[in-house]
This record gives sequence, C-alpha cells and structure tokens, in this order.
Amino acid sequence: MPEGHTLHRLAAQLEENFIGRPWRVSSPQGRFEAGAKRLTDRVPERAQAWGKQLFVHLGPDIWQVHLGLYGAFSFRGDSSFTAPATLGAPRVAAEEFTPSYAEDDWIIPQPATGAVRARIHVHNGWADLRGPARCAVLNPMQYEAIIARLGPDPLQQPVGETDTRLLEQFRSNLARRRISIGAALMDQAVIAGVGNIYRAESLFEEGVSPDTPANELRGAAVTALWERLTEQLRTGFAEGIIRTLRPEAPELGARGGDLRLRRHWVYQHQGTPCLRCGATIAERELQGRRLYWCPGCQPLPAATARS
DNA sequence: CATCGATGTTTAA
DNA sequence: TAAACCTCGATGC
Repeated sequence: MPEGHTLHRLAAQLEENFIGRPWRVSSPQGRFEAGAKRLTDRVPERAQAWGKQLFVHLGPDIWQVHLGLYGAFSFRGDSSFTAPATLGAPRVAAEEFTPSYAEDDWIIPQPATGAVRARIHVHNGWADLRGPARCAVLNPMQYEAIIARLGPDPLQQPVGETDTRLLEQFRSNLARRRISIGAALMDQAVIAGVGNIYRAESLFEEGVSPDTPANELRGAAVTALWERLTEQLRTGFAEGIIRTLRPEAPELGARGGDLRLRRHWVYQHQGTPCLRCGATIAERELQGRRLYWCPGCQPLPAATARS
C-alpha cells in the first residue's frame, strides 16, 4: 500500500538488508540497464524516504524509486536475510525455496519472473522491483530539485515528538493555497506522504469537510489535522497496513466484534451508514481520484457553505 | 481471453 | 481536464 508509511518501511528494510554491503544491481526486464550498470558492485550508504519518494545514496549518485500506484519490492533470501515477502502494492506471497550458493558464497537468486525493473542482490538475499513509476539514477542537482518540491513529511518527526518547524511549514503551505483541504492533502508540495486513504480517513477523524478552503482552516484545526496524520502514518509504519478503524473504538460499542476486518471509516464505504452518525457515506471524483467523506460528521463550515 | 481498476504522478491540451 | 505510464489480480464472458 504505497502511501508514505510504506516508503519509510522500505527505507528501513533496505537499511537492514543492503546498506553498507557490496551489492549487485541488474535489470532483468532491461529498462534500467544503464542505471543498474552504474550502481552495481558498489556499497550503498544510506536509504532515505521522504513522502512517497525513496532514495538510496551512493556517494554523489542517488538511486530514486517512486512506486506509483502499483510498484512493489519483493524480497527473498536465506534465514539470515529477514524481510517481508513484499513491500508496496499487493503481490502474491512467494513460495518456499531452498537456498544454494555460488563459489563466492553469494546466494544464487532464482530466475526473475515477470517484469523486474531492478534486482538488487547481496550475499544472503535479493530484492526485485516491479512496476515503479520512477526508477532512475540522479545527480546531486537533480536530487535537490526533487527535494525542493516536497512539503514536510510527518514521518520525519522523531516518534513521540512534534517538530513545530514542520507543522508551521504545513500551516503556511495551506495558507498560501486557494484550493480545498481535500485537494491540498494530495499535493506533495503541501504535505508529503499522504495518499487517497489517509486523506479520506484523516479528514473524517477530524470532522473536517474536504471542501473547506485550505486557507480558511482555523489554526487549531490545522494543528489537529497534522497531529492526526502523524498518528495515522506512524501506526501504518508500525503495522505495515493502513488501519484507521479499530474494533475497540468507543463509537462502535458492541458492533466492534463484527467489524474486525474493516480497516477504514469512510474509504471505499460509500453508500453505507457512517459508523459514527448513521448518515450515508458519500463519494465523488476530485481531480481524477475518488474522494470519500461523511456528510454528517464532516459538514461544510456555515461561513463557507454554499446555498 | 478481454477488460477493469488500484494506495500515484507527470505531461499535454 | 484528460491522457499516458507502470503491472497484475480480480472479474466477467
């Protein structure tokens, strides 16, 4: 589920399995051959996530990966290579296999199946990247240009802390935009890492209408929205899935048990009663993406309501 | 076997 | 605002 939390998990996973070790990079599919050739047989120094962007630093070269809608990494290795089967868009779980080793003691990877853009390989395992929207080698200037276009990422804050500098950047980014908060949360220059699910679920939990003009949100509401997104993204990072609805939520009472498998308050629940107020959850298209909200819990503020 | 849709972004019109 | 792009599982005939 590649919203920001997935990319931070990915960066942590790459740090664990790949950083500080020589790696081999290839492009079985062929569409990243030049980049793979440049990166292979070197030692990656740092993996970094910022919003939905992933960067791996190797001296002045930076490997940039953006998963887009359906990009994913899959991991395989021996028992010393601890990694989930996949990170990113949903993929089928890998089957068991018995590791074997080459003369140099490197694990022998299985043949790539399907469209593997990039394969990264260390002595005890490997990862395959499929379907990314971007997979490129950047120079420092190109990297800086991309970073400059990204807003603050709530996951840049140390766990348990609020970085007021980042919060104030979010606040001023909203104040300068004449678009709705629903549109603003999807703009990676306003806040980095939020996607369609976190947009819907954070606005619902804060009781904010997606149609509220971004520059009319009150100060306290901006702070609360930032804190809410921080909490939701941190939970997603810790658990590896986006779950904003919990069976033990007080609003659910005895219904919680029946709702164990439901993860979201409003995302993809249009046409059904809101679990908080009973109003029918609404859905429409906004800037080419589906927008979900509860008209009962998220009314337009009276001052800006249209007649 | 064909079509659709998805957690996203960029480019063109 | 629309189309293009990247991939694959689910759905439908």
